[in-house]
Amino acid sequence: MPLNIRQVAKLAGVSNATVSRVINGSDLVTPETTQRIRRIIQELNFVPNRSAAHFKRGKSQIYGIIVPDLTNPFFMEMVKIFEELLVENELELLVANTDFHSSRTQRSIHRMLLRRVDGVAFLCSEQQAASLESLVQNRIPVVTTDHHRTAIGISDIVVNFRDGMSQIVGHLKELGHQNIGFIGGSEGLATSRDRRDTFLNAVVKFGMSSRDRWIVAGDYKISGGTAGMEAILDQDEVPTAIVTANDLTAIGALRKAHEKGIRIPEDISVTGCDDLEISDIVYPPLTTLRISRRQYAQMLFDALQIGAEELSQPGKVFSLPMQIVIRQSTGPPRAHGGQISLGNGAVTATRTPR
Amino acid sequence: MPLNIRQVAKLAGVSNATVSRVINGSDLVTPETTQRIRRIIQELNFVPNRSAAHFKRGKSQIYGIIVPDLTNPFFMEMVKIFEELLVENELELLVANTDFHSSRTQRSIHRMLLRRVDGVAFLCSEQQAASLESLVQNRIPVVTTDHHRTAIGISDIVVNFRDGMSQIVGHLKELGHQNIGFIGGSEGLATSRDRRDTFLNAVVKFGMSSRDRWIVAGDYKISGGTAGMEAILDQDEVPTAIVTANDLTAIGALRKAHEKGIRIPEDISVTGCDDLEISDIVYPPLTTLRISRRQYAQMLFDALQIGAEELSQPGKVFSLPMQIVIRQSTGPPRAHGGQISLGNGAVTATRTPR
DNA sequence: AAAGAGCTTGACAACGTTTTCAGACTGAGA
DNA sequence: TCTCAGTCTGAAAACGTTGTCAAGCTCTTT
Repeated sequence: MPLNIRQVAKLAGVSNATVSRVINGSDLVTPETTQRIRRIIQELNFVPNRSAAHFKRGKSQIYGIIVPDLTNPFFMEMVKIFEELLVENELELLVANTDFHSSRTQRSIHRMLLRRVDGVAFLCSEQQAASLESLVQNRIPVVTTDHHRTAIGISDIVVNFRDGMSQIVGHLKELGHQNIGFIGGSEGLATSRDRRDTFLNAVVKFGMSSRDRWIVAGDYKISGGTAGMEAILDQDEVPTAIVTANDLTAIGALRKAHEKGIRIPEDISVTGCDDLEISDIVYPPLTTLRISRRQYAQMLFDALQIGAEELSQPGKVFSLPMQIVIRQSTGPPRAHGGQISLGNGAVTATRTPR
Repeated sequence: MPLNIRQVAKLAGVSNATVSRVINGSDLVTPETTQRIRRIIQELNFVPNRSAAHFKRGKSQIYGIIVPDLTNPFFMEMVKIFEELLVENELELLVANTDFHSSRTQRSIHRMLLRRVDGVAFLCSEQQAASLESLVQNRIPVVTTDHHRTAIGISDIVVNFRDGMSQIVGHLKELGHQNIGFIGGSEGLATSRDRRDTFLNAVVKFGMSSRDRWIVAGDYKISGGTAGMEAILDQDEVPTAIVTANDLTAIGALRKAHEKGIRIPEDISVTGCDDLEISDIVYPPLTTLRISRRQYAQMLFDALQIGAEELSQPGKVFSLPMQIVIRQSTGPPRAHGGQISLGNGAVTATRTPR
């Protein structure tokens, strides 16, 4: 039912080619003709069918973003900023959420392929490299995050978690902590294992100590934080500080601590990672690691702006800095050996013999 | 560079029509032929170009959602659930965020038009009816939220805020409160004024009282809550309970209270609206009004599934219930006339003479 | 054996644009 | 006056798919 370019052309007494040129701002058309056609378009309320145009051009002007958890404010903000970046460039955004399910991930990738998007930002750290390659085979640029590997046409943005962990663990060391626990992400994800190992390296590097039973997995959500905190607090001895894989986890840990009557940071210090807006709102405000979302999104966008030649070459790796933000969830440890009284009994916070 | 249906057809020794039929699961094709073509598609890694198909069919199979603030967990969850609904139906989602800017809203609507989406869920309550009509003129169904008006082809989902307010104010009344303040949304938005009036009506209905100076505007964000709380606390007399327009505002209020050393709910009760996930996590957990996001999203989706005939008729209005969730941010008021000591001076909580 | 029904397939014209190529002007230079 | 370059415009062929229509089969049925 909507008008098409040919009808506009007929009314204007020109050919559709001329109308097309006006729409696309070509300078080949006389100013007078341009004016006249513009006016007619206005009068008719004509809106060109951009999908037809992009179909013809073979470029959809649509980008896709695939995230594991839209509910996580971090990814939501990434989506938001990425969208802003695209709108500035007259581009459109298709959003896919996988909820950490690999089948949904596969399907999301396939959907992007079906739509022939012009690029895919893949923010799931799970290794689905095989499916991603199907995108590249179809000449669609891909950028991943924290995959720590690149392939033909696939670039990778890695956050410098090693440096971040140094800042966090260093900060705890300065405060006088010696025994640190860790609540990570889901054990199945490569990033989770990676972050845990990075944490352990930092602990060793600073001459501090941890224990196997203080290292627990989570799920990058609040629930993982509460469960992880509970698991750690159930031990006979508990660490004086707990580092977590992201802010949601830390918030969950805070909540469980509050429930058990444990004071943060007086009894135990807790740190997060991401610096969400709410992390400054929760009680106590979180000490965490900040990643610039704008910089991150810009890197994603830039990495997707590659030409046909580059698409046949190995992707590049970009590194994103992290910056510690010190708030009130960290503080000096209790005097060694002090008792933390819990609702369910007493737990001793001790120094672990080396 | 990617293959097209004709090349597949040639390799299979059939016509492109047959391949098309196989792709679309038509039962007109012999099982053997279907198998053969399927195998070839598999071998070639052929992915049909769905945009071409949708262009041809005149249906994009893409829906658009326009939200005012992607950063707000409420909208974020709505986007998430809406996306799930669409994926189940093999549909795609285009996301637009307006940040409450009317120019960005206009542009978002126009973008949807350019793309010829199959429907638009417009979650901004600002009255942009004029632009929305341009969608309908182009045969694109639209559903709005809380516009309290429908137009040809535009349905509206309204949350039953009146009932919600009754529950909230009634709850406060039961606790013994008499003087209530209100922190709303941005004054420029129709919903904000609407919610404020609904609040005032409930106050009158329950025979309670408020004051002009206890009724302040916010911005539906945390910042508006902190500012609004500050404005109210700056008064000579403060209410014993504060109702807010959404959870983020309430969280901002909580934060400001905490900063000023005011205890919630001992000194002042605070209520929110939305029941965000974090609302159960903040301290103290918020008493708030719950809206079922799933039901909401489903309503949006259903409202968009209308035929050509209905598109020429006035849209329908759907009502969404709200349910009070009582947590720890509300409690009985202080004994009347009790002093609340603030960092910046003393403020009396009194009963307002009727 | 002819006719008809039912099933499977192919040819071809769309869909609304962009883009190439050539044609029609104009004005300047020879 | 003729030619040539330079502007502007139009005709027509794509792009990859779907869907209509007709045609070719194979069975029945008469």
